[in-house]
Amino acid sequence: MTIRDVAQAAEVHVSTVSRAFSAPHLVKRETRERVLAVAAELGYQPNETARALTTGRTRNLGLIVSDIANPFFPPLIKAAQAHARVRGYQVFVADTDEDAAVEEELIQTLARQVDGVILVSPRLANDDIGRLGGELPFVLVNRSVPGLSAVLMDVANGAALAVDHLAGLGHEHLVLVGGPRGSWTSAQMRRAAGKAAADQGVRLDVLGPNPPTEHGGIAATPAVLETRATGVIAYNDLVAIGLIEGLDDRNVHVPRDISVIGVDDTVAGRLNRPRLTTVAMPTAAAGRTAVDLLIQALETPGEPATAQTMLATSLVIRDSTAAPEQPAG
Amino acid sequence: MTIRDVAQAAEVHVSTVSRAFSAPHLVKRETRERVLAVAAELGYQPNETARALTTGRTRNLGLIVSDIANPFFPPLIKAAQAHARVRGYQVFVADTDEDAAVEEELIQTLARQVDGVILVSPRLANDDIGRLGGELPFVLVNRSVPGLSAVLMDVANGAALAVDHLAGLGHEHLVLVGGPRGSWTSAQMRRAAGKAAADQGVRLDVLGPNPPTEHGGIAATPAVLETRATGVIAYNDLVAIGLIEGLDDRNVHVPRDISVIGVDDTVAGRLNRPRLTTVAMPTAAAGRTAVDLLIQALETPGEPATAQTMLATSLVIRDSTAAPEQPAG
DNA sequence: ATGAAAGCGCTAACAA
DNA sequence: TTGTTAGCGCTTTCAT
Repeated sequence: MTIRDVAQAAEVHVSTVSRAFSAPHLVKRETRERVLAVAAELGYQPNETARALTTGRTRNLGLIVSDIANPFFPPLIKAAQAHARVRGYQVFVADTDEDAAVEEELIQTLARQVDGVILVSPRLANDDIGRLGGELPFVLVNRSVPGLSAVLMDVANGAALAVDHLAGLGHEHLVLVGGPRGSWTSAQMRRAAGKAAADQGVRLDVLGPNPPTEHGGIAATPAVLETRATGVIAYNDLVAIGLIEGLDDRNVHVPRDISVIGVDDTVAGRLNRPRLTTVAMPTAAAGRTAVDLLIQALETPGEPATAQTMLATSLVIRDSTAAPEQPAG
Repeated sequence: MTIRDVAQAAEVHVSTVSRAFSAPHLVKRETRERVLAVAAELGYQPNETARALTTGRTRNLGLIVSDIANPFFPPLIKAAQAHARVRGYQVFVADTDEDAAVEEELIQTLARQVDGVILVSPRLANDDIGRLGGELPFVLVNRSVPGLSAVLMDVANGAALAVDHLAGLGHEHLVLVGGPRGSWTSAQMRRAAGKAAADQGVRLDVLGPNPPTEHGGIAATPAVLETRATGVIAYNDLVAIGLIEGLDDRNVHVPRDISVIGVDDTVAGRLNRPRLTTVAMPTAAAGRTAVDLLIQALETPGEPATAQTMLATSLVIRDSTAAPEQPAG
């Protein structure tokens, strides 16, 4: 079923059929209706590949994440896919396994099949991103690079809320368990938590870098205990959960002995016992916004307009935080 | 950078450049090396779209899952992507939101951009799958349709192991909390658990259908309690976790009062407290096998060979199962 | 408002 | 072993 079959059956030229689909206003109403009817009857579907070859546009978007298995990403992916679909685009998801080299390779590979790429929580350095951003339209999520569009989540405020919550509970010595090297989110948290701690007059130690996984949390346990802090802010829910597990193995009880706060508000944190106090991230909104920004960039000819959007976060208080135990005596 | 630029720079005809890339053995070694060197120098990358248009093959595979956020899928997706990539294919993932209609629509949409589709745990009826399977190569995972290739996980044996484990612990009355309508896995579990229970001489009640989510488990709690069974086999880990939560809310303790077994061996089950006893599914292997089957079908001309592969499962015993409490007496 | 014709970048017979 | 040629299915000037 090609455009030619339809043209023949509808007794018009192929270009008229083409227009009926891609520039309907250029064809007389009755002609268009006849063409569309014939096409439907024949079960004709435009060949996207041929279309892409002539137009140079695939109507596909790439979405690169560091780890699909990290529960932070699925809601973002789902939202992006659903949103893009109604706007006539397909989203292709790829996983870098937390590896900056794989990330670059995937961008190069995807570049040939998509019109633009959404890079979520990249591990690549700013310079590399900037260089690649010159080759095709990019939208970043959780990363700010001059000249590129980005959707940011206000994790700085989230970290400040976490510090305030802990300080309000009476904790005087906190520790921040940072995330992976190259993480913008981790850097933001560190800066904001530092300032909030100073404002509150509490001490804040900083640990890291750590892998953003449960195992990273388990591995960080001894270092956390060494600080003798009574309140912990972890890079994300997974790290927080691993930490709670590591503490539990050493008979340190959360929240009785130590309070722990995660970031992301994933299912994992809800399932965990104790239920995790965490900074909720607007992941679905971020996915939709990134798609909007990218499509807008693609469909607006002129300048590659760069836009930064900051999305609000909030603190979800559950069972992993409590007032510090009164020192015996 | 097109094939023509390379041809000109290397002083050969475009077809020679084309061959140097897609049929290297057809071009003399030194010519090929010169062409490749020139291409590398110029930064030439073959245009996949143009290639797809002439060959009729995209080297893209579609992977359709019902819910990316269900932790059962990510390991399968990751394995499939990684495996396909080394074999020269890209995998595009789409999410149906547990909706059979969306599933069909996605298959139709993807059909135009991929060479074949892997359908994981489909919700569509066998007839519909069979019909769509006529239009492009399919590989099913967790579903058996005559005439189509499939990767199956031996959940029947898994369910039997679960029944045996519970019966061995001394439970005499079990209940199976089934999954969604249209789930092959659920049907297999029901059949196998029924047989195993009969063999063991224990009673087995069956509940369902239920959504395959934590909420489905919570909602099933009253019905489970009504059966007065002391051992539960849930459709998957999420349902098991929801059920444990629902029981906890009613002050029914797991495993003291009721034992619960999940299926899938997801992170969620490991994180849950009590840690979940569960049937481990070979998800990564299933992803790789499905990719292999599909690529084999694509690259073997002749008949659409249909192959069924059955992958083994095992029981992981953790903390959500125990001997039933002795009736006070 | 429609038709004619060129061409997107590449592959694949067929020739030489 | 390499060159020639004819498209793949569609869009898009340019005419009419």
